[in-house]
Amino acid sequence: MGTTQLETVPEPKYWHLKTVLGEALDSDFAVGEILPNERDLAARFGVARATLRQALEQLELEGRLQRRRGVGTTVAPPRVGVDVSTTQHEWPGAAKDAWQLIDCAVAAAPAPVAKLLECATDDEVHVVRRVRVTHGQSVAAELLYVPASSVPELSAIAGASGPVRARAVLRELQRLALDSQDRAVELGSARADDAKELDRLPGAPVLVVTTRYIVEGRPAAVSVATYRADTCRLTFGDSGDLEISDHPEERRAS
Amino acid sequence: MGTTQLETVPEPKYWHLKTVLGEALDSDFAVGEILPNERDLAARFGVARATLRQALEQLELEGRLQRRRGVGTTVAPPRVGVDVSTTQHEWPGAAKDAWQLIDCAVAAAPAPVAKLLECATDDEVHVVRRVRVTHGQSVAAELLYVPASSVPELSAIAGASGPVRARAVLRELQRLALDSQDRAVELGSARADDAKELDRLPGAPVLVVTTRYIVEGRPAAVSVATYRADTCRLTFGDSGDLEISDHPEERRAS
DNA sequence: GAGTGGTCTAGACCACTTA
DNA sequence: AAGTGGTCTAGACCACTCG
Repeated sequence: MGTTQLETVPEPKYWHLKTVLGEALDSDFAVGEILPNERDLAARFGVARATLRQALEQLELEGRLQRRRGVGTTVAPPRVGVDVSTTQHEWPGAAKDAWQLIDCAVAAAPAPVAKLLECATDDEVHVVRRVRVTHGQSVAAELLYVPASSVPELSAIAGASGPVRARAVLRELQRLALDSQDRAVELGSARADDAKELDRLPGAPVLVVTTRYIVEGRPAAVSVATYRADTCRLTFGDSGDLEISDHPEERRAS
Repeated sequence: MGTTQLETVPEPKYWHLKTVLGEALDSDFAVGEILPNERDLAARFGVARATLRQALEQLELEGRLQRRRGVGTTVAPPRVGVDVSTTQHEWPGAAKDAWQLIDCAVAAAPAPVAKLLECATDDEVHVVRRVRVTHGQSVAAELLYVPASSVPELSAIAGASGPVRARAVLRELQRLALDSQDRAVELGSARADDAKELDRLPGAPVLVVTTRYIVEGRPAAVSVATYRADTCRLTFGDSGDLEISDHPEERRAS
């Protein structure tokens, strides 16, 4: 009695639906094309709307579909490759990175961030907000936490606000000698504010990239960047030629 | 008429529920503890079971809960950090990596893989299946695609099967001089076979790590590894000290 | 105002685990 | 056999976009 009684069980409807729809997307639809609405699709497949939606959710999670309230469901373009490699040790804001400064606030470090910074929960940190734009769309929202102690010279211009202040913080950071960084990627769901920046609903799936910048053996800053999981593929260019143009838009099942 | 009419709209019930439950997890529950069942919880919060489930799904996505059919819902341990850094250019199977060989087959390259390998769709490739085990649990399932042309010497032992054959393929690979690799991470959903290896249901969210191994300027192998997104945090140790013990198990809202 | 996707309900039955 | 989470239904109403 092998444990592999493969497929004795009936496949769930939504799973089968997802497969069928996925194949239809490959063969019968072009990128950007609008699908029939959910009520019609459900009727056509003879299932309840909730079941149909379960299949659509999966396909959206996989980056095959894009749904917008009040508009409709469209065939998504292939995921865009976003380079997140640490091109040599580099501070944020250096060189030509595609980040756009939003603003800067001062607050107590949130518990998980404080732990990464190896400082107390109520230590003051500068919080710089940035948004990453690629191919005309916002792909990531970032919060960069910089302990006040990392940029001691900054207090002089404490009066400035918004992007001006954010710029000042980054400028101070770049004066420090960066030892190294460590980094982690995990799945998360967008907080309300991030969701707004990314033009998604709260709870949308995101890839959270946490980066710790080390100076003189101690963490000097922590960045928490949330990338849209539906539209992004994070690339780590260990080799020279990354961002290969594998654009499978003309994928055809034939 | 600013576009930022923040929070005029009522928060969705499931979102509010998720927040409340999340706080309760922080303050009133220990890791591994069993929650009340879904019907009770729904009744207690005065919502339909489907709504309660929407909140639980989010929390499970964020790695805070673990649900098992027939058993119940438990508080999940903090995500385990899994090192996926390319510790210098290294072939799979080299040194002490935590992968476990399952088997090996020969098949035509699937379309997306063929594209990455820059070969034809019907070229024959060896497909090595491996599973990565950490802390006693399976965290990742991998398919390693090796074109027959990359390991020409292998045909001699074509007779072997299963793990033996898999081992032979890896051994041949390690004889090649690895130039570099490029890598991408994206969100996906587990295929049925991967799901079985990972002890999850099909469609479970996974982090897909695609690695391309370059030899003499051309791709010699492609690895597609799917990591459980609920339990894993992928770490890239650019610095010496990775896998920092930031075990936030005693996270308390206080 | 018409049409879309997003939320929510109150049920039902199924597959699985455990005792 | 009892209890759990997983699937599915057939409705309803809401928030949003657009002509």
